Amino acid sequence: MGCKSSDKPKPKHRKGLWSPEEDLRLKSYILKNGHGCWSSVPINAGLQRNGKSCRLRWINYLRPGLKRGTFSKQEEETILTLHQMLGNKWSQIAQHLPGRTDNEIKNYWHSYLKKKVAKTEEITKTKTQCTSSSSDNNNNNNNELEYSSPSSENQADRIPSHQSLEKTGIKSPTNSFPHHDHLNYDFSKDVQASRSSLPKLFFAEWLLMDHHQAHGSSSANTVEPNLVPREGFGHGLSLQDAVMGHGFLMNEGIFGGHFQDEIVGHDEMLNSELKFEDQISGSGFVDFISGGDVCIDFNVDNDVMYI
DNA sequence: AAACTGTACAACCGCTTTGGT
DNA sequence: CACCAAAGCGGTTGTACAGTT
Repeated sequence: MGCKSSDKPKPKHRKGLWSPEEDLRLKSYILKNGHGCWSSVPINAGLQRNGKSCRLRWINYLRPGLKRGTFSKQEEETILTLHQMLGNKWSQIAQHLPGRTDNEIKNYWHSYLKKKVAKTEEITKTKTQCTSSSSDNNNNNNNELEYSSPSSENQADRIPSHQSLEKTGIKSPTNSFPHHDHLNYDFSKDVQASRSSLPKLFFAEWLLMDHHQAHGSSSANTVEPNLVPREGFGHGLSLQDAVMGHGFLMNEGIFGGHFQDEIVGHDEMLNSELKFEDQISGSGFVDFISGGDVCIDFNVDNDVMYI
C-alpha cells in the first residue's frame, strides 16, 4: 500500500497461461528484489501482466516451498475436517496445509472431494433409511471421515468428531473448551477469535518462545495465555499466527527436516544469533523461509541459527 | 480418426478488507 | 471521517488433455 500510482502507463495486459519465460522473469525478479508493491512488479520485471496476475502466479505457482502433485490421505482428511469446521474459507484451510495454496485446495475440493462427500452422504442416508431402527448408527466403522455439510442450518452438524480431528492431527478444541454446550458452539468463530487475539510477534521472538518452552520451564499450562504453542494446531498454524500475525508460511523443513535451497534477499530484518535446539539437530543449512510478505534468510549450523 | 465428454487445474473477475493519506 | 488504491479472498471461467463413443 502507499504505492505510487504515478508509475502506471497503462498498457494492455497479457492474459491467459503464463509462458516459461514470463515465469522466469517474475521469479527471478521477486527472488532478487522482493515483490514490494505488486502493481509495480510487472513494470519493473518487464512483464505485460497486471500486478494482480503476477501476485497470483507467484502465490499459486512460483513461490518456493510449494508442494505439487496429488494430495495425501492425511491432507485430504485435513481438508475435509477443516471444511466441515470453516466452510469455504480456503485461505484458512490452506494455512493448515504447508505448501498448498488456497486455489489448489479449492480446485481439489470442487473436482474431487465435493463429489466424494456427496457420495458418502448419500450412502449414509440410504443406510439410515434402511436401518432406521438399527442401533448400528452409532457404530460407524467406516474409514472415511464423517462429514456433514457446513451449509447445514444445524450448527451441531458442523462439529467434527473427536476421532476425525485426531486423525488429522488437529487438536480438538474441546480440550480447552470454553463452553459446556458443545453442540451449539461454533468452532470457526473460535479459530478466528484465537487468531485475532494473538499478539504480533517477530521471528526472533517466536524462536525465543520456542526455546523457552523447550527447556522445560514451561509446561503447556504455563505458557503465557496469549502465546500459542507451536504444536498447538497441527503443523503450520501456530508459527503462522505467531510470526507477524498472518500470511507467513515456513517451509516444511523446520518441521520435517526438508530444506529448500534457494536464496531470497532481504536479510536486513534481524541480526541475531539464536539457539534452536529442539527442532533441528546436528548441523544443517537452511537458506530461507519465505511466504506471504516476509522473506527471511537464515542458516543453521550446529544448532545455532543465524539470521 | 474425428467428435464428444469429463476432469483437472490455471487464471480471471468482482467483491471485500485493509491501510495510507 | 472519507476517499482511494492495494491486497486478499472466493466464485467462476477457460483451457489442455485424457478417455470414450
